[in-house]
Amino acid sequence: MSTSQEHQAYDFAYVQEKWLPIWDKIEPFKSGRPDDKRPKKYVLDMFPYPSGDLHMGHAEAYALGDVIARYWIQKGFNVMHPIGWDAFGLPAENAAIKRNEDPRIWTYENIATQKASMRRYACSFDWDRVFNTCDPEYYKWNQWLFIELHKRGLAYRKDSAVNWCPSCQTVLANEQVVAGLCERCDTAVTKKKLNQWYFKITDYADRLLDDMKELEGKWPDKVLTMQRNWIGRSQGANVNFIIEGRATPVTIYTTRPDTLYGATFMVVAVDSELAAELAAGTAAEDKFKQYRDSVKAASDIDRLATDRPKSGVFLERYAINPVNGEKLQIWASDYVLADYGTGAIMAVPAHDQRDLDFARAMKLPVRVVVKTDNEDPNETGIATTGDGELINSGALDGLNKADAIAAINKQLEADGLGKSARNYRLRDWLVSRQRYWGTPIPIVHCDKCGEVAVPADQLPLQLPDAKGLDLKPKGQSPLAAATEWVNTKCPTCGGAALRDTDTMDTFVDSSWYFLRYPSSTNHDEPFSRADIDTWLPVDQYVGGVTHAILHLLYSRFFTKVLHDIGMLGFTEPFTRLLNQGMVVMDGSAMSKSRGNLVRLSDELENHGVDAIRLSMVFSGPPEDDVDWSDVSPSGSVKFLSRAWRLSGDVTSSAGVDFATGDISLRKATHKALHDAAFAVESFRFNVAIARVMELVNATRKAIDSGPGAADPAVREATEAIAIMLSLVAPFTAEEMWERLGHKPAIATAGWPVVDEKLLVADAVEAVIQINGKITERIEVAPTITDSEIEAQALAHPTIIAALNGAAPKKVIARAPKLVNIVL
RNA sequence: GCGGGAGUGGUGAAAUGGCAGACACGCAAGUCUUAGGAACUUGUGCUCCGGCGUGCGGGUUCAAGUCCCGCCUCCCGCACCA
Repeated sequence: MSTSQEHQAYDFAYVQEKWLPIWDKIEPFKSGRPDDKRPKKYVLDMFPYPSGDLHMGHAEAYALGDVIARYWIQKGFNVMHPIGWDAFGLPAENAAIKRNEDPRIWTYENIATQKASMRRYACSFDWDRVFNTCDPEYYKWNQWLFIELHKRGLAYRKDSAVNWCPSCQTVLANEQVVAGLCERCDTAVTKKKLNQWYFKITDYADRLLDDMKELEGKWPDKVLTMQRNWIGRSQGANVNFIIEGRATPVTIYTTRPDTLYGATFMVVAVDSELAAELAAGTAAEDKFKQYRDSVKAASDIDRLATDRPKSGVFLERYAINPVNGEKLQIWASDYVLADYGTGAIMAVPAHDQRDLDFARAMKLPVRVVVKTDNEDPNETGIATTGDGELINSGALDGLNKADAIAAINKQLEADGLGKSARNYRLRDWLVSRQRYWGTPIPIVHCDKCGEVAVPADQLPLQLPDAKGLDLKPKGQSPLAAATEWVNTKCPTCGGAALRDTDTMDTFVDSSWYFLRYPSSTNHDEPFSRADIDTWLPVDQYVGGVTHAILHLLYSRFFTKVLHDIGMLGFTEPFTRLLNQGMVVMDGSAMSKSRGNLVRLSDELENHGVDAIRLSMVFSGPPEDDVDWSDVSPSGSVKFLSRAWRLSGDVTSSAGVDFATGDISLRKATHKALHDAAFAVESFRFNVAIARVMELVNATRKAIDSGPGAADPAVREATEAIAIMLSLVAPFTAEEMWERLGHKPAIATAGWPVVDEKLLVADAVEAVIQINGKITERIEVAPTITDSEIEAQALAHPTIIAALNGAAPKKVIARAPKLVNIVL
């Protein structure tokens, strides 16, 4: 029978307001008292950028991170689940320019807004460990780390043609150029020759690549593959070519030294110094300069179009092929990159498509030196890049590709003409930025002493006051105008010197922030070794796949550097990684301009925090995108109130002995606890929730048409439901817990211990197949053996009739599930 | 072009090589109601009622959504890296 209490709608708004202040007092998510004996788990969500309030994407990411953190707490772990803000960067600076105020104001306001929203969203963060990367107390350690890298030659300056965003008026790292466009503002990126700071990430290329073995199966394959491709290790050989009229030979890089006899010309990168030098004083000089200028004028976008016709200029110079003495024309072209390999190549048009395209455009010879199954490239215009027997190649004739490479490398090395070499697609990390809102680079430039690091006791080197500074992008750092700040004394000689006016890429801030949380209040060092040894590495990292290369690669690099310095005892920062999908609307990313923006605050207002969290988690696998138009938050509300109503129906008292309860509901409860735990641990949160829903349905039935509300098994089931729900619907769970006669916080109540004996079903249904087709179903004991189930199947009247006297060729028994009779 | 991932009901999705579609959404019918955007019950892959069904075509297996080979489509990443 139903009472009015049962039918009362579940009031999520009331429940939310009721519990927040109580949780503030209890603080269930404080981690890491030193005497804590529980095993540790470090669960980390990627920290947000404070650009306005939280949005639907945050709601998904933090719901997922919360399920994991709350699960491990229930499982008895000492969980650290911290949060902070990635607070330096361009949006704050642009907002500051627009509003004509200090970027600090916008930044800290947004942080306060987001923090309040996170509290309301019931994120299980440890609020004692919060920091913002724009706090001087944090960026002090950016500077300290920069100096440590500088000491070791891992931070250095060089002149180079860098990526330049004409709109942001700043340089960009390679990783921040997406298809030739600035990742931030989508402006076509140009090249500019500048003297800039770099971190020597290329020194770590091999380790970044090889250590990924450790991460296999723990990080998404996609991310590992992306990083491998990004690093782009290639194995080949450097070969020296004598240049007529030049004292020193030119070294080229090739991955196909076996095709050396097929080289018919040489190409140097048009924007390389070598090209300019070779062209100087020749009849081709004017034509070369003209060509070079036209290439410079073209944007990266034009350059990136691979199907565009090849262009180039013959430099009127010749190289000598070291293996056969042939005289080869030297051309300059933009299809050879100045900053990869040696900026010069031997062209083997028969076996490289780009060289072939160039050869055909410039009417240069094509010579086949590898016999493949494919047709002559001279006729087809398609280079034959596969393996085959070497021809027209002197001593290499008759060898296959691998043997020929080995043989020629050996010979080149013996003759001093070359040697095997490796190259990487990865370039050093350009870290200087010509913008205000970032960490000042802690270097003083002294005419006498050169680059001098700011002494540690003078850190943090604080940003000058933004007041009076023009932050508008103008190609030079706004800090340069802060003359009082710029003019300083050399820490070494005491003479007049100038501060470096660039700031650091904000990816520096995020490359080590996860090391700071355990020591967030440490004023003496970026982090203490004791804290690190207690908490690190991160057990579970949760965040978007957008950071697959940039942030994750840089963090891995920093971790290895800090390991080498002796500050860390491990070399990979994130043991496991979960990439959540995006929240989209009607199939496309939400945006104001598209008009499909769903406001998180509206959704929370309409359906409540728990229902939104539940909808996010239940919609599908966490890696998949959530299309909000496919999601039913009202369905979630319905389910939550169904679960909540159970807690009002239970009539047995807290502490009752479950052992005397209805056995079949007890079995359902223990199976749900077992299966949900397994599902959570394998990131199948949607399946975990399905198991809870099944238990809610079973419990409802037990109350209405089973053993009744007073049965202890009903209480056991309802308590289990509340605890499982606490991972995703903390308010509802806490309310249920109270109605069941318990004290807050349910978050730390503990996952009920699963009784293995209750996981065994009384009877299971087995199928009997004939030739793989289901013919009959029988009830069997779960403990039945293969031979017993086979005997039962063969003795079954339906089967005897179906066989009609025929003798089975073979019988496969898989107790207790199936018997397949093969005729 | 290279690399990676994915194709299952009207929809979101389940399924250690062993009953395809769990759990939901939606929809339909019903119960109770002054009422229903509440609650509960039942039904819901297709079907010519024989069967047929996991993008298409092969293969391995007693058994394939799952493993192998070849295609098609879509999504993502990289893209003149020699």
